[in-house]
This record gives sequence, C-alpha cells and structure tokens, in this order.
Amino acid sequence: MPSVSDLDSHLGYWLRMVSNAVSQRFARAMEAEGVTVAEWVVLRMLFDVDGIAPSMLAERMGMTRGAISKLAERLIDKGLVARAPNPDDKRAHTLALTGQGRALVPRLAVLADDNDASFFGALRAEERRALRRLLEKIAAAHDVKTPTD
Amino acid sequence: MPSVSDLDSHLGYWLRMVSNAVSQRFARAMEAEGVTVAEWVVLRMLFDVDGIAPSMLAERMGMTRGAISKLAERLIDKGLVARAPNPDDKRAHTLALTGQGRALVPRLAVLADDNDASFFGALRAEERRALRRLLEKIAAAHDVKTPTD
DNA sequence: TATTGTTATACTCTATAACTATA
DNA sequence: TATAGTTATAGAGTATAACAATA
Repeated sequence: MPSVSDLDSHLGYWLRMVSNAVSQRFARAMEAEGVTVAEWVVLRMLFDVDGIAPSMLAERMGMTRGAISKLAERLIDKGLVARAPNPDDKRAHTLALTGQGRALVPRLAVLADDNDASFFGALRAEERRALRRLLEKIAAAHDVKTPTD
Repeated sequence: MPSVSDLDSHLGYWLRMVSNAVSQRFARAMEAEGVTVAEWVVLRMLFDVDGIAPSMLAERMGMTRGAISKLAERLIDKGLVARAPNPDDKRAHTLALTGQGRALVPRLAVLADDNDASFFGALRAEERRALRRLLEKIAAAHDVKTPTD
C-alpha cells in the first residue's frame, strides 16, 4: 500500500531540527552582546567589504531589500553600523561598520567559533569535513546564497 | 595575528543557509494546501498517535506549551484538528485529527517526499545516507528532539 | 519609466509570563 | 501548592507592496 512516509525519513526534517538547535544555541550566546544571528551575519560581511550598498547586501544574503533595511536600522540604532549617502548616485546609500561595530566583530567571532566547536565537536574532524562538503554540494546545486559568492 | 574567522568557515552557517533554503521551498509547496511547515509536523505526528495531550506534543517537538496551543488553535480553525476534554483529568485535553485532517496528511506527505527528492537529489544515495547519519549523530549528542523519541 | 531604498503591513515562529481551572 | 492548558505580549525573521527620490 502507498502509505505515508515517516517524518524522520525526510532529510529536510533532520536538517531543520539540527539547524534550529545550533542557531538557537548561538542566538543565546550572542544575547549577552545584544546581537541576533542575522545581525551577526551583516556585521561579519561588513567587516570584510566595509562600505557596501544595501541592495548588494540583500543580494549576497539572499534577502529582500526591505528586510535589509530593517536589519540595518536596528544596527544603526545600536551604534554598530553607519549609513552614508553615495555622492555618485543620490538614490544609493552605503553601509559601513562604526568603530564600535568593528571592535565587536572579533568578540562575536569567538562566540561563533566556540558554538561551532561545541556543537560539531560531536563529530570527528573527518566527519566535519564530510558534512561541510555535502552541505556545499547541496548549496551549489540549488543556488543557495553563500558569503563568498 | 588572531584574525577573525571567515563566515563560511562555520559549519553552523552552512547548515543554516541550506536548511533555510529547504524549508522555504517546502513552505512554498505547502502554501497551496494552506498549511505551514510547523503545522505539517503536528499533523504528521497526530497521524501516528491520534489522540495526544498538548503537553506531550510540546515535549516531542521541543516547543513550549504556549506555542503548541497557538499551533493547535490554527489547525482547529482550519478544521484539521479537534480538541476534546479528557474525562479522567478535567484539566487535560486531547488533540486528534479530524477526518479532513487525516485525509490531508497523505497529500502533504507526497509534497514532503517530492521536496526532499528534488533538494537532496543533488547527492548520490550514498551521500544522502552519510548526511543522514551525520545529522543523527549531532542530534543524539545534543538532545535534539526527534519524532521517534 | 526603471531603479534605490525606505516604510507600511502582515504573518509565522518562538519565548516568557500571567491567568484559569483543576488536582 | 502544583499541574494542564490557554491567553497576552513581545520580538525576530521574512515577504509583499506602496511610496519617495533620483536616474
């Protein structure tokens, strides 16, 4: 008979449960620094490319411009990011870290490293490499946005 | 120098990006049936254990009772789930699928199967098994809630 | 007209805490 | 007092669409 597949037969199910657990734990760790996971990603990207248009950020993060606007607003309120007009195109803006934001990123990076280490420490180094490779393969096949695009 | 680790050096980052992509795609597919991903999980669980207390459901899904109440309310409004008083303990309730809910689950299961197949079809069968095993290992090490607990 | 960015609106997910009824 | 469940409140994440300014 064509019966109903089990919930846990779906890889998507496992992926979601594990990913949510990792993210929730990370979010808790970053609460002490007053930052959310999505905010961390923005800060980390700005750390590298300092000075980028909101639309570019949206493109790289796979989000809409509206969502980026909201994120940026919160980071500006927190004094971590600054928004500047673009002299060449008066419609355009540029987002960049403030000194405070730039100083915060390394501290957050430590939390990210720690969280990763403690969570994926359940795997051997070889298994971690395998997981990484599998995730990258799926991402590549489905145009999942990645920070190095 | 003790510089800042790259975003994509974190497994948690990749996991989140891929998981979000899978879930978003699944959510889109189920929109046509008027159901969300969280609702699907509840329906699928009720399909097996028909007749369960909200508190048990919360336990199994790793959610709070408040969150389950809200989910249940929506499913009741949609006519997919029924809430009944428990005669033995007048504080307690029981959640169960309606006929309509029970009829819907197999259709949703097909969508879940299709989504899984199309997303993880980028991997060979052997790789899918490996991914599954790695995720289960992490889940086991961190008390991530699973449907078969 | 098209594009950049913001703002308004809306909905899901989730958590905490207050509350009600019962034990 | 403790427990089962609901309800209230709040914030994060996300999307769509309307809007303003500029190109």
